Amino acid sequence: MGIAERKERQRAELREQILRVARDMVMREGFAALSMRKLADAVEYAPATLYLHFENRDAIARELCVRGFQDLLAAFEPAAAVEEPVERLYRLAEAYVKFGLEQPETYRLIFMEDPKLSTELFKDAPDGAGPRSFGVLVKVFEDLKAAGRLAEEAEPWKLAEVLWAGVHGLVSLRLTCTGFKGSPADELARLLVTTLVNGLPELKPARAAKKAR
Amino acid sequence: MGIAERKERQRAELREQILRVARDMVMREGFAALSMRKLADAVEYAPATLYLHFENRDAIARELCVRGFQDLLAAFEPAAAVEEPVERLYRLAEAYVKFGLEQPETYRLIFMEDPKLSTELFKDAPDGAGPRSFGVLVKVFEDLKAAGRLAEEAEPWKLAEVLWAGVHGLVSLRLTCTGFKGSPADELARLLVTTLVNGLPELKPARAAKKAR
DNA sequence: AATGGATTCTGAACGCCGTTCATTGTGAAC
DNA sequence: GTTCACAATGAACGGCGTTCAGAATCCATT
Repeated sequence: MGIAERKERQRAELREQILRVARDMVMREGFAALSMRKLADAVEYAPATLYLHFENRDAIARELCVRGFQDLLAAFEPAAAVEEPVERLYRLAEAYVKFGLEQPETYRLIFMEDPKLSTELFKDAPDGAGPRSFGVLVKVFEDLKAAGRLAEEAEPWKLAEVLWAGVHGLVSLRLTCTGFKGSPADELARLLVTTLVNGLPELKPARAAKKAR
Repeated sequence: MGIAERKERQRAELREQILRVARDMVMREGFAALSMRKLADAVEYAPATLYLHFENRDAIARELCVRGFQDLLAAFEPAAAVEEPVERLYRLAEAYVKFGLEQPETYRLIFMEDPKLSTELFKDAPDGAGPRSFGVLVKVFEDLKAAGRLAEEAEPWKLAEVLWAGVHGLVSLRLTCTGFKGSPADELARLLVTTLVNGLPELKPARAAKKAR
């Protein structure tokens, strides 16, 4: 029964092609410029055909969100593999900022558009891409704590939240307040990590870690 | 020649009414839900009439941006008046987060929508609302430095950028990633300031400042 | 090979949107 | 009373997301 399989394959292929073209459009002109009509034109189908593969425009955006997030996760991998926790922090922050600045429209789509587009990244499922990547950040601080380099009261989860907010702030401000001419983002990211790390109450070789950069 | 004045007054009044209604719409349903037609309906004029007072929809948004920013600036005032720099930092961060969470749609409009809407807040003019409010943050670190509580190498401007990115990150992540259930934002804001402050290399009574909260 | 039925696709339409412009109405100035 | 400036409008243009009845295509059955 190879026919049914072929049909299924073709169906999946078209779906994939739609997503590819949509991704290109978003990355080139932003999510707002993604229109079902232009998208249909680009894949050479009638607009109505798109609705056989996606519930609506938001469904396409959600899919792009998920994939964009996977890209972010992939960009994290080398940094996440670093052994030394402090160095890992610097590398993670650097990777995050780099991703955001190099793929601004993807970043906007994931973290700055309608909440509806990114909810499923963080909703419930503890094994979703969102929680997993956030877990990478939490783990850094847990490792620090396990190594006895953090105070007893230190809460890895909260510290991870603060770090995430910091790098997200750096990226998103740069994407929106383009008129504001600030220092280079990667430089600020290092400063953020430095102050954060040196500020952790019981981090013993704080000064050394900073000087290492 | 009171007639010309009356006409001018009425003209300004209508303009103001349009902005009032537009502001309500944005605050209630977000910027995306602000349509020229609904706005015209609400003020009981034809859509075309709006264009006698504003170049286009973006012009209205820009005006709302400026006013929203002034509100933010006003929300800063009590905190900015605090003498002690560290305490001032905590208060400023607290005020910023509070504003963002209480007026989410206004905050989105200013800091998370199209860069075109907020450029004029930060463009060129060093006496604009943007640079002035950022200056409040810079001043905190300058005061710290002047009091000899910061290292020679410390750069107030960059530290202010990091702090701003931090609080902006806290607010904007909460507005967009609603699925992610994190710790209370005000708590994280305090943690951010604490780590930032305690991490400043030569801040003498660092531990004391932290315990003061 | 012909027929029937399921699936894929589309054209046309609906109701929105921002924006423009020729036209109308109104009130002040002469 | 007439003229003139200007506020205000209705109607239109092109674009948008989305829906749906019908056309076209393809496969399995006879």
